[in-house]
Amino acid sequence: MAQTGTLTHAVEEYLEAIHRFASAREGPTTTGLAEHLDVTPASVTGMLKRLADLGLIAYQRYGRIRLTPAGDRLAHAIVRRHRLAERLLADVLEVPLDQVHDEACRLEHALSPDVAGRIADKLGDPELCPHGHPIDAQADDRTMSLLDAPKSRALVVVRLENESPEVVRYLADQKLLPKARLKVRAREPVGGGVVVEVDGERHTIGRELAATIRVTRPRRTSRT
Amino acid sequence: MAQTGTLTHAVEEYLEAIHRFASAREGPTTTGLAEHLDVTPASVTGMLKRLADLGLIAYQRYGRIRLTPAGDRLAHAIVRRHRLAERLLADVLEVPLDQVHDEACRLEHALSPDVAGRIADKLGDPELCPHGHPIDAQADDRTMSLLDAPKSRALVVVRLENESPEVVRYLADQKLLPKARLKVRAREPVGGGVVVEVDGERHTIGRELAATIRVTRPRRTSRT
DNA sequence: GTAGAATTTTAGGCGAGGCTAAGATTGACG
DNA sequence: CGTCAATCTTAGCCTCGCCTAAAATTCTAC
Repeated sequence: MAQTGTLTHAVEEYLEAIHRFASAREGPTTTGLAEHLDVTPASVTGMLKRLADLGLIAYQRYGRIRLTPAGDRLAHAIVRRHRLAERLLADVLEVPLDQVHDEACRLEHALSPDVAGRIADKLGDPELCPHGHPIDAQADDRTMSLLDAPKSRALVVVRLENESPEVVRYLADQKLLPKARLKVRAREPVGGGVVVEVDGERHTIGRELAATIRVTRPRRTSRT
Repeated sequence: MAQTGTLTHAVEEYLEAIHRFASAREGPTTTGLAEHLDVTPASVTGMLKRLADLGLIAYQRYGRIRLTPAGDRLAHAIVRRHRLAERLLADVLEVPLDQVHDEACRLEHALSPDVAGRIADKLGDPELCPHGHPIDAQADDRTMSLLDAPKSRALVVVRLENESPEVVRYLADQKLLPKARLKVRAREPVGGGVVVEVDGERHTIGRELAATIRVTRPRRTSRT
C-alpha cells in the first residue's frame, strides 16, 4: 500500500494537486485537476482509479474526491518539500519570486527526506514559503480573501493562492506580495473588482485575482 | 532532433552514463551500461536505438557506441548540473560526502539551466565537484591512476572515479579523499594491491579500487 | 579455423500514463 | 418533471521504458 519511495512522479503530482484543491476549500474535481495538471479529464479519471487502488484517495465513480489519511500524509510531505525547495530557491539562490513555484515543482520530486530536513535546518525551520503558505501543517486559518476584506481597515497580505509566474510578477509590480500592508478603498459596482491602496497608491484588482489573495488584520507581533 | 527540455529522465541517464564511460577511457558497452544503470542489456539496446534516432549517439548493431557532438553537448550539460548539485549539497546543505552522489543523481534532472547558473554564481564558480571531477570541460588530464603511480614520491589525490556511498565512505575512513597527500610504499606481489602511506599510516588498497583513484604529483600552487 | 563463451540483439509482453471519441451520469433550468 | 449542457467515465489506442527468453553475432582459445 504505497511506500514513500514507490510513488511515481505522476502520483506525487496528483496527490499534491488534490491537496491544494482541498486546502483551498474548493472540492477537487476531475475537470479542475485536469486543468491544473494540464492533462485531459479522461486521464484524470484513470489516475483517480489508481490512487484509489493505492489507498490514497477515497472515491467512487462520479463521486467526491477526498484524500485518505495515508494520502493526506503523503501529500503533506510532498507539499512540504515543495515549499522548502521554494525557500531554498528564493533565499539561498535568489531565484526571482515569479519563477520559484515552477522550479520547485520539479525539485520537489527529487528531494529525499534527508535533504529536505537539511534545507529546513539550514534555513532555520522557516514557517512559510515565499508565497506565504505554511510549510508545516497549519491549525487554524485566520485569513480572508481580499474579496471579503472590510473597507478602510489596515490589512496585510498573508499569502497568494495563485503562484503562476504571470500572477506573481503582476502582484510584485503592484507591491502586493506577502507582508505588504494595504487598505481596501472601494469595490467596483459591477464586476466586483477591489480598489486597494498600497504604499500610497491605488490599484484595482479584478474579482478573480482578488479572490486568490489572502489577507488578515495586522498582528502587533510582526512589524519587520 | 532533441530539444533540451524534451529529454526524458531515462534519456538523460543514458547520456550521462555513456559520457562517464567515455571520459573514463573505457568504451561504453551494452553490458557496462546495463550494470551501471541497473537495467538489462536488452533494455540498453532498445534505448541505444532511440538515442541513435534522436541523433545523440552514433551506433550500429554490435558496433561501437559514441556520442555525437549534439549528444556530447547535452551530456556535458547534464554532468555539469550533476556536479553543481553535488557542490550545493556538500557545501551549503552539508550532506555527508558519501550520500552526495546519489542525491545529485535525482536532482540533476530537476535543475533548469537558470538555477544551475545561480548555483554556480552563489558558490563562486567552483571548478571541481566534491569528488574532484571538473565541473566544466577539462582540457588535459595530468592525473594517473593510483595503480600506475610511482613509489615513494609525494602524491595528492585528485578525484574518485567511483562515487558510490560504500566506496566514498571507505575512502573517507582511510583519509583518501581529494586533496589528501600520500605516498605509494609498496605493491603486493600477487593481486596487485597498493600499499599507501597517508597521514603517517599505511593501508593496502585493492587493485580494482586503486584503479579508480586518480592522483598526481603535488602542484606548488595549492597548499591549502 | 572452428567450438564454445560472452556479448548483443530481436521478439514479444507489461505497466504507467497519456490521448481521442463516444457514452453515461449529474445537475440546472424552464 | 423533462431536457440540455456540463461533467465524468469507458473503450480503445499510443509511446516510453522496462522485462524475459531466444536468436544472432562477435570474441577467445585451442
